[in-house]
Amino acid sequence: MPKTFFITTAIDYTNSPPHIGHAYEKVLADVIARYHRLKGDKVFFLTGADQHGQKVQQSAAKAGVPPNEFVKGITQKFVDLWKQLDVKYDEWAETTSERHKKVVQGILQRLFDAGQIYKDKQAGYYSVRQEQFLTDKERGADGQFGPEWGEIEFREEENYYFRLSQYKDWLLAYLSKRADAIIPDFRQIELRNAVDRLSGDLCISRPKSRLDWGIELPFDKEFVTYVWFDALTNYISFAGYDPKIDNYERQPQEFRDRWSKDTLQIIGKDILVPAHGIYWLIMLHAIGFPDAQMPQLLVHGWWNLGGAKMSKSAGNIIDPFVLIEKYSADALRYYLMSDIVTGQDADFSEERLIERYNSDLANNIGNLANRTLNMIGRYLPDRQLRRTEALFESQSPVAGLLHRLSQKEIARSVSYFKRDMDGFDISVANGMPINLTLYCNGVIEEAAPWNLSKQSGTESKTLLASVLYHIAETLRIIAILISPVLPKAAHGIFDQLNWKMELSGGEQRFSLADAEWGRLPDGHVVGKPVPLFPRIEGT
RNA sequence: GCCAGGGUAGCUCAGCGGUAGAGCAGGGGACUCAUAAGCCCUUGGUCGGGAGUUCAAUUCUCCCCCCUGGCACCA
Repeated sequence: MPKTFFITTAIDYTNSPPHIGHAYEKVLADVIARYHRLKGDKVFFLTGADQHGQKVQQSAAKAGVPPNEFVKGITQKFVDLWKQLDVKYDEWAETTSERHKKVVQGILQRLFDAGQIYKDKQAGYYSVRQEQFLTDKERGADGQFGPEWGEIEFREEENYYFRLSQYKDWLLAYLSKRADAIIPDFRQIELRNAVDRLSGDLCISRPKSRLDWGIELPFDKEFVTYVWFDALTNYISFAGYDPKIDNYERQPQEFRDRWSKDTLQIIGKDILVPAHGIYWLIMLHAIGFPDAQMPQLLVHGWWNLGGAKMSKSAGNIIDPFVLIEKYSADALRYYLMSDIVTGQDADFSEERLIERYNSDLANNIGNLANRTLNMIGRYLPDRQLRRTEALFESQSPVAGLLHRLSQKEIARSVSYFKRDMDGFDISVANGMPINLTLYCNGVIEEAAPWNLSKQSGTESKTLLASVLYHIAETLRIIAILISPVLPKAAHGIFDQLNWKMELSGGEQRFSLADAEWGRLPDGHVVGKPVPLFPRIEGT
């Protein structure tokens, strides 16, 4: 059953424009999605925008435009960013769409009919200014609610509740059954602890008098559903889920092809508990998903700034558009994928971005491509490669070094790359193509083609051709390995090498199956060098 | 307070029982095909602190300190 690889990200809240954290999550998902395409998997990558809710309603009112217009504007900024960042998704989720609304309402109606949703009365302190009920968490050091909440009043309000707590035992059982439900594993422990303490049901509605920018409850038009059943449902509503069918096995083929236990949902650490780890998994269970079809959650960390959290109020938001403009999409993608350990937090630093770009991309990959193509142009007639392995027979010290670029060693590098990518250790996997450039540079230094070219005799000519073939061939494999993170540069290398689709015989330009030594044919004519990564000078 | 994760070279991290490693940054050198890139050599650490187990601890155990996250609680 080679299913589609289904990958999702959190959908972004259209209350304010995107920052670097949004960019990181989507690039991470995009890189994993591209890696799967590289392996030949069919991929369904879903991302989108969360457009309902109180904060949107408030921000729209503040801006003096209707919510739907406000949402359109912000959503466009996200769409623009993904385009500029080469984030290539297969489906775009917008929670205001009709398609989504139908699924949400269908699910709610089904759960309501089954007695899983009930109406109850809530009483408590309510901030008129913030339009929300206050809990003890909001109390200040003196036990009182601070002035930031404005006028406080005691209120009673009726709402609908989902019987969350009755699923607690199921969730605990599921988590103990599946060790890799959450990645990294310490997050699973955290989640487990949180589930242990779970009590009470989940409020899923807001009276329209308080919030009307949302999806109406199908069984009570005085209410809209509040965040959970709206936002979380996107993961299935845009994947072909039929809300009328309560049995996973009878869901449309299209949906079942996509959704499985291997479905990878990428989220930030702030929304594991309780949103995804508790509410979402329980929701799926409640609407009929078997344990064998529970998705896997990949929880990433945050980019901090000088050790401090990035936040709008602190005024230390990093604007991804500015960085792309300044350094290019590939540069930003590379930095975001290489200077963080998946799951951990990292510190964002523009200096580090420049450092990594210059040393890894400009000085290693870019320069290697440049010098190789330049030497081929200078030293080989008509820019034509000659495939020969004669060097292995040679007594030359170059032979020893060249061994690292042999079929066997390349295969070993590719297998390390796969191992690390499969484990989501993107930054470690990035090290493989960089290592290959180091080997290439070592071989070039040892062989010194500029000296060989001055010598006459067939042996030095053969040696020269062999070295350049090996380097060109390794460069081609480097391009494949960097393609998930650096799609533009990978295309650039392929273009300059003149590597054509016909040569691979595959359907995609980049394929891991092509990352095998010796695919460049004898007599292959390469193109001319064009700098891939111009160095970033000064600051 | 409880549950996790972390504290190793200036920076980012690997190692996790046998007298400390990588990349980058810093210093020096030989070369020239190249984006003054690359290559070679090199400076630099009492592996957070203390105690214990062991022939031997960065690596295991215990205590403590600091950072990060989650949860809870008091005022």
